[in-house]
Amino acid sequence: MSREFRRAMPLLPISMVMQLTDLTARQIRYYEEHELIVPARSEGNRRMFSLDDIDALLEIRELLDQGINMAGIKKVFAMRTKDYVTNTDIVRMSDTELRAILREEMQQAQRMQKTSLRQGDLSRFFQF
DNA sequence: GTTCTAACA
DNA sequence: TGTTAGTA
Repeated sequence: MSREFRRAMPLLPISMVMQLTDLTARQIRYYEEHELIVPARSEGNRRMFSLDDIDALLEIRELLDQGINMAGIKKVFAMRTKDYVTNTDIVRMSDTELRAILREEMQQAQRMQKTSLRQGDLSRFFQF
């Protein structure tokens, strides 16, 4: 059984997750509503969390402690997904394709910074 | 006893 | 986000 498989295995009830992450049940359910996590469900409709879920929740709390709101956290998670896709396909792309994508990424990064300055969402994150 | 959904003096 | 009500 692989390491990744075990990390994705749904094992923990919400009570354990609350202690591990120091988040309230309300918060944990709220983040699920916003699809920041997608815990499995038992037969009785109980949420079953994996270690990957715990990991995501700990990062959410980290961002929360830095004063970043839901909108900001969503953006960070979205960027992470985008980067993952790009890094996975990057080895099979031609140089011209790569250059085009990098140009787009840079432009979007600039738009993100301008947006942050206006909304204050990710200012701390980029400022560091 | 624990967790779920929905709703709000 | 907290909290409470009525369930499963």
